[in-house]
Amino acid sequence: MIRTFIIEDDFRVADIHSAYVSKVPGFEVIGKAHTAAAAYEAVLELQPDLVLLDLYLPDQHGLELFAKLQQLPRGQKIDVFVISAARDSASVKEALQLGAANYIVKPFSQVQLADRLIAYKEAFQRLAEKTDVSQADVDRVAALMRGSKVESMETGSAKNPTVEAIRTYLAKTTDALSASEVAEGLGISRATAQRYLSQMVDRKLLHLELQYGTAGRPINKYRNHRHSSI
Amino acid sequence: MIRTFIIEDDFRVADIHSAYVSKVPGFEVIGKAHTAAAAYEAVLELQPDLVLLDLYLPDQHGLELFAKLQQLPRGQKIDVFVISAARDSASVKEALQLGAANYIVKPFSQVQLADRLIAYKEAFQRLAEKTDVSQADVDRVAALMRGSKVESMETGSAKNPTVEAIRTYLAKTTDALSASEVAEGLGISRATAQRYLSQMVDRKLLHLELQYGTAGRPINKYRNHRHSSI
DNA sequence: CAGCATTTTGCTCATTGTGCTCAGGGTGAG
DNA sequence: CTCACCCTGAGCACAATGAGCAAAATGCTG
Repeated sequence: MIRTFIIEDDFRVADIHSAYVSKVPGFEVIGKAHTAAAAYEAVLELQPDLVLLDLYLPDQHGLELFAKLQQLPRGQKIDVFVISAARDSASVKEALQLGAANYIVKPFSQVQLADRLIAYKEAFQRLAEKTDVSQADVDRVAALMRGSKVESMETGSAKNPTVEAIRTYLAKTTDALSASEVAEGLGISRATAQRYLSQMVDRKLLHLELQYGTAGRPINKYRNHRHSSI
Repeated sequence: MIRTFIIEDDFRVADIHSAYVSKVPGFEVIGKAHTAAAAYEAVLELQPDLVLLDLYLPDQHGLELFAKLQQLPRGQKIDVFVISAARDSASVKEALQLGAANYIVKPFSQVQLADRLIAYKEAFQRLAEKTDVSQADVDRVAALMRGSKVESMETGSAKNPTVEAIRTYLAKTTDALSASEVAEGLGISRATAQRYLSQMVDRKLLHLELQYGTAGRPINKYRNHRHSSI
């Protein structure tokens, strides 16, 4: 059971979140606190595995409390889901820098929370099963922790010979090329070219621009980034 | 420039990593250290934005140094890429829990490092541009930081490139623009522009105002929500 | 105030390209 | 030899677009 502690100033909201967490298999709520001071004491005493932390607390900013929790000894580390209505980028950045396992923007549904709790739990279960962790494993775990789709940056990387061929082909021209043009040039199918070109855009290896002008879907055109020299 | 500090016990490997980083636009290497003690002193003095941290150091485990760095005051936070041959899941878990912006398994290529550095840089640039961060934004940034595909778990959040182009186009001006003006500016049809502009108003992404003055229907004019006047 | 001309919007439908699934083949490990 | 996994291509569903038209909204005139 992942023992979960809830830190939220509003009693009713705390109850709602508690009910949400209790419904997720494998998670149990072991306590709640409504101020930073009370939360800190309780966390020291109860040693939860996971904390849901609201940033707005009456006696201290949630990020200050988070920083304090991060200073506990290594064996006592607690995972923290930041739960906040704060939508300024500085809060998000600082929470991630402090190591938030997730940052959930209020309001959210029970399903949304459950999805992320389950993803988080599975991430570490999967990691714990491995003795020889690869880069793809790391990325998968990190992605699951952060609420991303699992695919790693390593797939579609330059190691794949088809990706390399596409990259090379596009490097030869300053024009943007369509998937069909790349496919024809390399002798591969349009679907394969499209698959990889799309992945390479996702990985910021290529720049996508659309060619409009006719009925029907616009043509995706792919172009090298200007600075990909070495 | 993102000022980067390299912590690596092996001199030659430190030089290789330094050369890798120097090749990435927007990044500069401001120093290197080969022990935890020297690293800590240097980091306090130089105040880098980013640290590449190898876990095997002769005088202290890299994660202990990392934990120390995390205890710096909030205004002095440094992002840390953990770079390690350690493939045990405990190291990975602890590094992520401490807030590692990335965990890169040795050995890796220059391209792999460059991809992740660029993704990391863009993640925060993108975040910094936003004043009203959504859950999808958070997930996107966290994903980019952690080496994942950019798509968020939040369904339906994948970007429509035409919507994005419209948003970007409108962001460039303080004027309200009509559908025809947007269409002409982007090289898309008036109907397509109208369709999306209307949706964006519905989704509160844009503000609608009507321009009267002639016979015929009034012109819908669309404006960004940003309150750019002080 | 009604009617009309004008202008723009909103919507439908045909078209076109993308994204995705599935089957087949190849390769490597056991 | 078998099985699992990955890559690829074929093909299909559907997403996205533009053309064009009906209708809505406005201002002007009688």
